[in-house]
Amino acid sequence: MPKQQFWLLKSEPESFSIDDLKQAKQQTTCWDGVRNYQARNYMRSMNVGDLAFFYHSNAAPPAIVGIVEIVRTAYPDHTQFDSSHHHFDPKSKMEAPAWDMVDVKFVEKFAAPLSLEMLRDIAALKDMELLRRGSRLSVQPVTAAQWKTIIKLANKK
DNA sequence: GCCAACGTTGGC
DNA sequence: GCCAACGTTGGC
Repeated sequence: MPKQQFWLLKSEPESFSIDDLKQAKQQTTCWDGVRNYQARNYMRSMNVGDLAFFYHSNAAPPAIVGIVEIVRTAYPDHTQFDSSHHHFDPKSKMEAPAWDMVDVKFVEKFAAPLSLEMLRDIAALKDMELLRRGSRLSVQPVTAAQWKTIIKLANKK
């Protein structure tokens, strides 16, 4: 059994929210559309059983809204080969897919979202990637300590 | 809607 | 390999 790791996944709720995931078939979805190499590499290092925060970006307010579990490790993102798809990548070849996705399953929606503004006030989270100025990475690692801190905040509310 | 931060592209 | 131009992300 590989050691459990923690992550954070961003999604714009207008395109896919945690409620969409909760209502999805088997409460599971493929996390497609990642088109950034660093984010892709993080996905490739995910293991089944890893947990991730679900973050709503471009939302009011931007916030961590719940938890998902990785239920399938990285495999080719089919949307890269679909010319009608918004995330089509004409340079990616079938025999060497450039982009991967993982499958995630709904675990929990927090009773109250943990807003970005509120998280910025927590000293223990000051080094979090999410809070870095100009941070745009849509798939990020979260340390065990940061994970624990945020879970405590979620349960306190 | 603005704009800072960042990644990518392409000319040289 | 440099770097300006451009496109995108995402908070505000």
